[in-house]
Amino acid sequence: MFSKATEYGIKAMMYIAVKTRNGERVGVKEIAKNIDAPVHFTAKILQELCRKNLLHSAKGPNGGFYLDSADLKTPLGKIVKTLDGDRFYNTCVLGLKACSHKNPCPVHHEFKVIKEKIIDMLEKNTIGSFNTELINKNFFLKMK
Amino acid sequence: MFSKATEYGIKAMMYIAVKTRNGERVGVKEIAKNIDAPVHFTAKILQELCRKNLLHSAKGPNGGFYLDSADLKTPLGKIVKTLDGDRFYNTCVLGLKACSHKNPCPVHHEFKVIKEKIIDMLEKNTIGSFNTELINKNFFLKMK
DNA sequence: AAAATAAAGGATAAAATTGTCCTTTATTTA
DNA sequence: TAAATAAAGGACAATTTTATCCTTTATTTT
Repeated sequence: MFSKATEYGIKAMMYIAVKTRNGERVGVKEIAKNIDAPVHFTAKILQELCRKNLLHSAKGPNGGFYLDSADLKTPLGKIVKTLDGDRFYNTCVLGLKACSHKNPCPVHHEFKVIKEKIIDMLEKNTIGSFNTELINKNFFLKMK
Repeated sequence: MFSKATEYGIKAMMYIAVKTRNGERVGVKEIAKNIDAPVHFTAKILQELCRKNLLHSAKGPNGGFYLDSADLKTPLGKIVKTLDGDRFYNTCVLGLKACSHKNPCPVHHEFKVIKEKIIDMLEKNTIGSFNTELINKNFFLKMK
């Protein structure tokens, strides 16, 4: 459904959210380890998220990645859009370039409803909204 | 959402369904042209669908691909499973190998509902069920 | 100022997906 | 039986995605 980059990006953001909720910072190695993702690939993704301002970072000793209170309100969908572009939002399930309400592919109408639900979910849930459950270990970002 | 192979596979099956509803056969070149897909790639996909018995073919002059009445009842989901494997059906949105009801990733519960709707749609709609609309040109498999 | 730390950035590699080409096999028609 | 037709199948190429490595830059601590 989403690319690996987006999967890692969402998990990383969730992990950072929990770990830096009181001004701390956290490094890539720890993040990657805890979301079960390759370190360097994760680094590149976080870099991208920083450039796009969904995430912040500080260099040097005691540096690392962190989320400010605005960042915590980032809906999942924004991460998806940032890392996967609009391919999820604006492309036809059957890949038709010009598929639309007036010019529908055979599954257009059926999928419209579903897509709206997914988008709704992606916009409603923010990175910060999973913190409590993650802290209580009701939710997991990594499983062995 | 689905691979190109699956997109082409579904479109090809729909096209064949319409074109061979009275015992005719249709060749790859015509199919590929009408679903706007690369010819050889389409050929490979159709070969695969034949091997898995979702589709039938005949060699030689007047040969080509066709669907028998059983084939017409193939739900879209079966094509997805055949070409994309279970990656859509049995994998976690965040890529967690062991994600489950008891061990949920942060978006597991939210996505469960949505996934069920998608699967429902994929199982309910069959290849043959789009014929009338395609014939009436209310639905399109190709758009310039 | 020097050393250490950690992200930024660029180059490269590996793997997977998508796409092309060519030969073989089966079938039909003349 | 020969020629023509069309799928089957395998080899190969291009592209995209995923992953690794190394150097540079910024910051902190000593």
